[in-house]
Formats: sequence, C-alpha cells, structure tokens
Amino acid sequence: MDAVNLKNLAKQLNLSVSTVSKAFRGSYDISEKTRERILSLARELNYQPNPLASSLRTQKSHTIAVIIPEIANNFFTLAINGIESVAQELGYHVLIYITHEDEAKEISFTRLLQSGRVDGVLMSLSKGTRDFSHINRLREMALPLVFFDRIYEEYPTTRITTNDFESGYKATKHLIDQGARRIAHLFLSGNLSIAQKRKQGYLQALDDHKIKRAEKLMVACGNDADENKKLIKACLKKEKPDAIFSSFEKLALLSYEACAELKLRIPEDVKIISFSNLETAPLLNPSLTTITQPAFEIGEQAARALFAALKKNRTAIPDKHIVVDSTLVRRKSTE
Amino acid sequence: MDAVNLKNLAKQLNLSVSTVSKAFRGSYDISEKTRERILSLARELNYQPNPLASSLRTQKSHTIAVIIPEIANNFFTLAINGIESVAQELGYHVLIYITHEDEAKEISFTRLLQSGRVDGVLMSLSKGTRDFSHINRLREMALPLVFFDRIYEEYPTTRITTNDFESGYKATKHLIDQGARRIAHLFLSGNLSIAQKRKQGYLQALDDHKIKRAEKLMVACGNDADENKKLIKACLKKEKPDAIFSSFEKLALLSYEACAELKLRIPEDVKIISFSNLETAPLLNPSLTTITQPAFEIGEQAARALFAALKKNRTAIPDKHIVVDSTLVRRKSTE
DNA sequence: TTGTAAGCGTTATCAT
DNA sequence: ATGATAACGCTTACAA
Repeated sequence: MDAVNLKNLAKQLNLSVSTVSKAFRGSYDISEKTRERILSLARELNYQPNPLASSLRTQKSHTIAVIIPEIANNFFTLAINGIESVAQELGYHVLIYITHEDEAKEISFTRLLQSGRVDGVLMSLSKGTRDFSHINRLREMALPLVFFDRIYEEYPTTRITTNDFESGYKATKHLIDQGARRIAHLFLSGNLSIAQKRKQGYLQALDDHKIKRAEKLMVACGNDADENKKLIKACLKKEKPDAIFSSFEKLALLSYEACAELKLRIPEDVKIISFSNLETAPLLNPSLTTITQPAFEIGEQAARALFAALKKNRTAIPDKHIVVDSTLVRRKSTE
Repeated sequence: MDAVNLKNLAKQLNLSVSTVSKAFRGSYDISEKTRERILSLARELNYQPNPLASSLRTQKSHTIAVIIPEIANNFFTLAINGIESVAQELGYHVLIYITHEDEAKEISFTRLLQSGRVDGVLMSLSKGTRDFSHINRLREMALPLVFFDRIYEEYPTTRITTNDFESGYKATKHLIDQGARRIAHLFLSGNLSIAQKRKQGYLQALDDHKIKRAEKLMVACGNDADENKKLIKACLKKEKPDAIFSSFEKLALLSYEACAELKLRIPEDVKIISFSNLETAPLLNPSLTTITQPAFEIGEQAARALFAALKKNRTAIPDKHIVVDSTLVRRKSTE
C-alpha cells in the first residue's frame, strides 16, 4: 500500500495540494464543504501527515531531547515521568539519551541535536563532565536548554534543583540530633554542583555543632558498584563512623550491604540517611531515613519551563534558579 | 549565527552542493584534496547535517519508538537500558512513549508513528488494550514492530518474553514445597498474555499437587494502588491464604504493606514470592523471594531483532517467539 | 475560495 | 571529478 500523502489526497479530490494542506490547518478560507470532503477522505485513508516534511518546512520538530546520566535510578525515572506527562499534554515527542555518566557520550549527543532534530533539550549533567564547551555550543546555536538537578550553574537558563545545601545540612543535623558524632559522607566524585552543595551543607552542620571535619570520613565514589562498596567498607572498618550521610541513593544501598557484610547493625552501630526516591525505603531492613526529592515535579517544571520558551518562539529562557524543597522522612535507620 | 548547511558550505568553497554532500558520504569519486577542504571547513564551522532533510529524502529516520505501559517500574527501566545501549551502538535515536496502561493513548501513539517519524517500533502492550486494530494497522503500513514482555501473541513478528508459564509453575511449586497450601495469586486484570500464562502455571502447579483451585484466592488488580491494597487486604482477611504468588512487582510491595497493616508476619503467617526486578529485594524486611526476569537482555534482544530487520531494508521480521528464562531467587520471604 | 510555485536541506540521477 | 537538477512531503506567500 502506497503511503497516503497530500499530493495523493489532492489528486483523488481534484483539489490542489495547498487547499488540502490548509484544510488540515483549519484555515478559514476553505469552504465548509470541501473541508468536509477532505477530512472525510483523510479519515477513510487514515492519512497521517509526514512530520519530517512538515518539520523541515516549519523548522519545528515538536520533539525535545532528554539527556540524563542514567535511567536505572528512581530519581530520573520519576523525572522522566513528569517530563513525559507534560510532553504528552502538549503534543511533544521525547527523545531519550543516556550518557552513563560519560562526558564523551554527552558531547556526542549534544552534537547530534544541533541541527533541527529537536526544538529544545532537558538535561542533567553526567558526573564525568569537566569541560562545558559542548554545552556552550548549544547556546551559540540558540537551542533552548533547561537543566534539572545536575545543573550547569553558570549557564544562563532556567535551572531546577532541590534545596541541596539545606538538605545536606538538615540530613547531617538529623544524625547529630540522633546522637551521631563521627558522620561519614558518601558522594559522587566529579564536578557535580549538587554533590558539592550537599557536602557543603554537611560541613556547615558539622561546624555549627563543633564537630571536627575529617577528610577520611568523606568518601568520593565512582561508577563501579563493587569498587564503591570496597571504599565504603574500608571507611567503616578504619574510621568507625557512627553514621553515614549518603548523597546518592545507590551509595546508601551499598552501605546496607557493606554493613551486613561487616556485621554492623543499623541503626545501633551505624545510622544511615540518604538522598533517595526509593519506593521501598519504608520496607527495607531497617526502613531507610531519606531526603526525598520531588522528582516528578522537578521533571514537570523543567519541561514546563522549556515548553513555555518554545511557545514564545525561541525567546531566551529566563536565567534563573528554581529551587523546590526536598523532604526529610524519618525512619528506622536513624533511630 | 546562521545555521550552516550544505549550500552554505558549498558557496564558501566554490563547489556545488552535490559535491559537498558526496564528500560526507565518503563517495570515492571525490578527489582526496577537495574532500579534505570540505571536511576541514565543516569541522571548523561545526557543520551538522540536518537529519530531517536527510530523513525526508532517504525515507529513513534512524529513529525508533519504544512504547511501554509505565516507566516507574524496574523491569521497563532495565529494558530501556538494554534497548538504548543497542541503539547507541548502532547510531539510532530512541523516542519514548508511555501509555500509562491506557488503550486510548496506545492508539494515539501508534497513529503518530505512521508517517515516517520512526523506522520501527518496540512495544509492550498496556493492560487496557482490548482491541488490536491500531496495531494491525502498523502491519498494513509495513512499519516494523517487535514485541517484548507484554506481547500480542497473534501478531506475526518477533516476540520476546520470559518463560512465563514455567515461572508461574515454579513459583507456585516453591511455595508448595515450603509448606503452603492456600496460595493466593495476585495478577493484573485485562488481557495480558503474560499474566494469563503465569496464572496458568500457577493453576497447573496446584493441580499437579492436588490442591484445589479457589476463585477467591485469585485477585485481579487494577491501576489504582490504594484500591489494589484494599483488595489484597480483603483477601488476606477473608481467605487467610498462607502464601501469595504475585505476578507483578508492585503487587508484592502492596502485599508487604498489607501484611504490616494486618499484623501478619512474613513468612511465618504468609509467604510471598513475586515476579520482580527490584534491586532492593535482598534488603527488604524480610528479603523477598523473586522470579527475576532478565530485563536488560530482553530489551537488548528486542532491539537487536528490530535493527536486524531494519538493516535488511524492511524485510519482514521473522515470526517467532523468543523465550528467555527467568530465575527464581530464594530469600527470606518464603522460608 | 482555490491554485501556483518556491523553498525547507538533503540525496540521487544524470550530465558534463 | 564535479555540477545541475529533480525529488522527498509539506507550508506559505502570492496570484487568480
């Protein structure tokens, strides 16, 4: 069966291509009667306009790209859900690109997006990103870009995060209030601003409570889970922390495993709190105290910020930092 | 800055558009010297070919669509990971569509894909799908389609699932071996073939062990979590099962909550086994015995099946059912 | 109200 | 080895 297109329809109706085209776009200089004829034949033949042709012509793809570091991660999964729901509502299509925390991939993805494939980009930086020229290039190309969570702080666009400093502070203070004094901090190595903010919150809380900072209690983790678990175990064994504040969910889960393997009891020997969107946090053994980010909402807001700019036809996106609050949920792991 | 395109490059080099175009496609009737000139200017100006134009011309979008019922779900997250890794390797782009188990959305998505936007589709049916005409239409349009997990059994294409019947049987038998006799089964209402297969495995296992089937022990769940929890609690209270076999991860988590609320101990009062790709299954209280599907591999294989067909230029995809095995992982919830 | 024709940025065929 | 030109399917001035 030959694809049905405008030319096709036009011929069968003895009309011109442009008349048919206009009918679909609800132009009011088409008579009610011919419009009816056109639409009815279109329905019958199940006509679908070719989006490539139309995008090429209008310079709008009605598609956005979402670039994230990983997807087997509850935060990003929820964020995508938020993004997708807005995209669906507004009739946009969503391309997904996963960098696996790799700067080289991030660079090559941004390259691919530079020529009309998408109208805009939502992005969360990968841990490995050290140089930002690929991102600045997007600005030169006037490709609208909104950051969420793992933002590029200096980039003049809308950037959405949670209150990371305050949350880091609150998490640490919570541990202190629960009696902890040797608090380890697990974070992801690299340049991520959110990791730094959380760490600063941690340090500030220590300072405010006259607890001495100790480099050895701050564990920079990488990409490899086994490696990370070793780092955590080493810290637990050598430094004997009485609590752990983990900046990233997966590091908390590794801590649970590490504690089990070292026969350390949670929370008796080690209290644990972590940034996390884990649905099963309440069901863990013991249930995990979390700093929970409103991930769906973050995705949603990022998408809305982007689409608002797209509607206004490539208006620059407001240069501002939107902060939504995380919530601390107390559970057994810090009791 | 004006977008740099072929015409643009050609003018600056005093060459024709077609020469420049050929240079990029490594045509060998371009002299080494001019090719060098072209590529070097392209690099300098950071030229990126416009994929819309090129797709329109070649009738290949180098893009696939993935249609799934939900994304806040470890199985689908892992499957996407598998799909995306293959797509990345082969230079394809991935569009994501989430039906939220809604047939209407599934229909409208398949519509959108009918006119050149994508070269092929990977799909897992939504629970709500009762009519398949929208899917059959994709065949009429000769749009390559591969199913994974929630397959449309009658559709002549490659369909990838786990060994659902056997897994259902094995799960049930495991509960029986552990001493259970009143085994409830939680599944998703609707037409999903995998749900039916799993249930058949369950029933067969009961039959083989001379345990009487009981309608009231078979709980059909819907989309609403609260509603589902009520159903599960009602079953636990009225039917007093000594074990639960859950076909879907989220139903198992609700069962944990239900048991907690009813002060039922797992596994002493109720043993639980579930299909699940939960990373935290070993960390739950108690750890959850699972039937784990090789989700990443399923996604990967589905993608490979699709791309193989695409490479051969719209050859029909082999009509076959690929079965990969799930594994039963024994943990405390069924001890 | 309808039609003509140019053009979006490519690729591919056919000349030169 | 290079170039002119016609598509791909659509939108949009502008003309009729």
